[in-house]
This record gives sequence, structure tokens and C-alpha cells, in this order.
Amino acid sequence: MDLVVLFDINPHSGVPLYRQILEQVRRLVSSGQLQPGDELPSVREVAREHAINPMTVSRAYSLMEAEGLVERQRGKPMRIRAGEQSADDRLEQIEALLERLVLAARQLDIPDQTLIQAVSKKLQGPKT
Amino acid sequence: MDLVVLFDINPHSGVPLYRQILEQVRRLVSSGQLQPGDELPSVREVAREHAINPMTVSRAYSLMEAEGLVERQRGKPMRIRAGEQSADDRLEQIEALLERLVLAARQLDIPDQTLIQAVSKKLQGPKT
Amino acid sequence: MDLVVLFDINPHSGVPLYRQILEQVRRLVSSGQLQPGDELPSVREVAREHAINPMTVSRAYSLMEAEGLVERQRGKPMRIRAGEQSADDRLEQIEALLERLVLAARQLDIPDQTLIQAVSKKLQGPKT
Amino acid sequence: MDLVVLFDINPHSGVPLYRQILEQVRRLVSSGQLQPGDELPSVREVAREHAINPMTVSRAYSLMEAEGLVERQRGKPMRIRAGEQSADDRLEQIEALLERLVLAARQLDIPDQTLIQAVSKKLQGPKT
DNA sequence: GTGGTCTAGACCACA
DNA sequence: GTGGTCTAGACCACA
Repeated sequence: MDLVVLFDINPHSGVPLYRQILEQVRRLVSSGQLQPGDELPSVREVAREHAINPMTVSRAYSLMEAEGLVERQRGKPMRIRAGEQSADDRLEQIEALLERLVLAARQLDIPDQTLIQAVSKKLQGPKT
Repeated sequence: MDLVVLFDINPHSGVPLYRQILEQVRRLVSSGQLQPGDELPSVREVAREHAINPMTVSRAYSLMEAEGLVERQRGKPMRIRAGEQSADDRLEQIEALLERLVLAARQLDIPDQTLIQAVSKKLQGPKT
Repeated sequence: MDLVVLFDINPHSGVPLYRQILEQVRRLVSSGQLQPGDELPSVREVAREHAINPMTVSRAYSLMEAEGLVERQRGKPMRIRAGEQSADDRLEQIEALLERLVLAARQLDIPDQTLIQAVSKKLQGPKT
Repeated sequence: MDLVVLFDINPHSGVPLYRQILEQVRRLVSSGQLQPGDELPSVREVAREHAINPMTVSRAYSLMEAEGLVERQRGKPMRIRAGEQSADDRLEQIEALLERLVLAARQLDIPDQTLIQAVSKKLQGPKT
């Protein structure tokens, strides 16, 4: 089985690393890209892969567990627990980002069409 | 005399308050909505308005001054110094937000059209 | 391991503490006494050493970062980024002090030779 | 009688305006350039001359009075009270500046000879 | 009224 | 251990 690089972690974004991990798992679960029973990569794997401290990954995983998103089994990889969400639930998860984007665009006086084109263009970018 | 509420500050966004202020002034200046010579609301005004600590506002203002964005005159309100930017420069300022939005949308498996519609809808929201 | 006391902080000089720190780092970097990659003492260390508030030190460090003088790595000490300057650049940095000194000497009617001797004498003082 | 422009005020030096005035009078008195009985320019004159707030000048004058440096007479200009000082007393007044200059020079790694030459050169500058 | 400086102290993120 | 963010509150300099 291939090692799927699940996370897109940006240490310079200002968003805490553990939150980046947490939010991405939430989203992958919401969309059904991570299904109940799916295994998460181990703390060490993620830490090595992204050159971050295992403690940081571990913390994200613990919070996911507390949220009921994943379940921990002694000596085994963590598994996804939660089920899928509706389309609306999913849009709600990017609500905050949408708001910030639109606020920024307005303050920059970027025309609506320009912004929409920029989003479209990004969507056609490399599907990493 | 109108009290213009310049800033849209969200204490729950995870973005530090002083950075929200700093980034918004940068954007308003970039777009020419704040012109050289324009006065910024006073530290105390902003603090009162948004129920945050004056020191937090002051910190944002100090960083703006270090950046050369505004100029200070003893005992008087701060004034905008820098001028306008090109359209491209402005789009670059929301690049990071765009990236995060598109990543989130993909991880949520939100169809491109749905995302674009969501952006459009937000743009038609209340022009605060 | 030696504890190098980098800073000479005088709480009675009228110069804000954070500016004293900021200016001293600038000078030590300009002269190459602090090299790129060198670590700065931690905020807490400096604060303890000089019995000042950590926030005050932190403020100086934040401004240095905004200036591109140092770089921050999460959870690690700050490191020097910028490189050395020319001899002329360095003299320029004490220009303001030179002006004030000469103005003061003239207003006190201190003869030129007396002032120069006083400077020489100070230079031979303890090389702290 | 000519209006002697007594003060050299620099609003960008970081030194509070009232302190600049206060210190300069102290020095002019110390050196005997202002003799007991000499009149000081009026608050309004100084304020107009340097485009600063009369309150600021007034404050400096009040502090001088509190110090016994000058005396106020209803409706008349302020007059110098204190007498002359010894050469050593005068050098002591620029002690703090000397210290700051020498500290700065060392941190900039400016050779002693270079600093002394810089001081000499400044001394030969325009005798404003 | 304006902005600036500093402290004390709480709590967060990361190694 | 490292740095960062924020608050509450005191007091200064200037218009």
C-alpha cells in the first residue's frame, strides 16, 4: 500500500501546525475521502514527512480523538470513525475562509469578476 | 461627522488581532481606499469600537509605522503615507488566502462550480 | 558555557528600553560582531539579566524581525539574518549622537581639545 | 536688540522637545553663555520660531523655574538666575552622551582613531 | 484629546 | 525550554 501524503502543511502560513492537520482531516472526512475504518499515517510518519515535531502531530491526533473523529487502538494505527456530511455542512466548513477572502478582496478593491477568475484559475492549477 | 468603522475584526478567526488590523490597512492602502494623508482612527477609538485592548491596536499601528505605511505626528492622529499599488500587486496579496480556500475545497471534495457559486454569492452579500 | 551579556541597558537614559536593545543589535550586526546565524539570547534571559519585563524585550525582538534583522524559528532562539555593512554606513549610524554631542559641547563652551580628550579618555575606559 | 535663536530643536531625535529646551538652557547657563539677569525669549516667540506648541515650551520653562535656573517676574520675560559652573561640572553634563557615543562606536567596531577624527570633523563644521 | 512606554500576569504554540 | 498574543492598568509627552 502506497503512502498517501495526506497533508498539505505550510509552516509559514501563520496557522498553527496542529490546526492545519486537524482541519485537513476534518475536511477529508467530511468529503468522504477518508472513510470510516480508514487508517491515518502514524505520528512518526507525518512528522518525518513534513519535518515537524512528533509532539505537534500527536497533539493534532489527540484533539481529533477528543472530537470523536478518529479512534485510537493500542498498538495499531488510528482509524477514522465519523461518517459523511451533507454538501451544505461541507460548505460551512470553508465559510470562514470565504469570508476572509471576500473581505480582503473588497478592501483591495478587486473587481468581483477578477476575483472569480482568480479562483477559477487556481482551481485549474496542479491537483496536488 | 461619521464614524467610519474601518476594520472588520474577528476575535475567533485564529488570526492575531493586531495582524487583522495591519493586513486590513495594507489592503485599504493598496487599493487607494485609504489615500496618503488620510487619518487613521485613533488607537482608543478602534479599541473601544471593537472591545479590544488599546495596546493591541497600538502594536498594529507601530508595525505599520515601521513598515512605512503610516506616519506619526506627536499628539495627532496617524496618517497614511504610502501610495497605491498595481492590480497585480493587489491580487498577490490574497494569493495565500486563495491557496488555502482551494486546498480546503478540494479536501472537502466540493465541486469547482459549487465553490465558484459560493464565492459569487458571498460577493453579493451586504457591502459592509 | 558563557553567558554573554550582549546589551548595555540604561533605564535612566531616557531612551526607551526596547529602542536601546534594537539599536544595539543593529550596531552589533553592522559591525559583524553578530554574524548571520548567530543566536540571540532568549527574551526571558535578557529580561531576567536586566530586570526588565519580557514583553519589552519581546517588542524589541519583534521590531527586529519586521526589519529583517533576525529570523524567528518556532520554539527556537532567534537568529541573525542580515550581514555586515561598510565603514561609512557604520559611521552614519552614530551621526545623530555625534551631532548632539557637539551641540552640547558648544553650548557648554567646552573647548574642542577638552572634548576630544574626553572622548579619548572614555575610549580607554573598561572594554566591557 | 537681535533675536538670538537660542535653541536647536530636533523633533525627530526621539528626545522630548521640552527636554531639549531644558537641557540647552542648562548648558548655556553652565558655560556662562547665558549670564544671571539675561532674558529668555518668550514662550510664544520660541513656539513660533520652531513651530511647536506653546504648551511644550511653557512646560520646559516651568521646569527650569522649579530647578531654580530661571526666575519668573509677572509680565516680564524670564531671567536667568544661576551662576557659572566649573569646567568639570560642565563635562559631567555631557557624560551621558559621551557614554552612549562610545558604546555605539564599540558595538559598531569603529576604530578609536576613526571616531576621534569624526568628532574633530564635526567640531569644524558650521558654527550655527 | 492624541500616541508611547512599561509592567504584571495569563495562556498559547512549538521543540 | 523557546517566542507570541492579549489584557489591565499606570504614567509620560504632546496638541
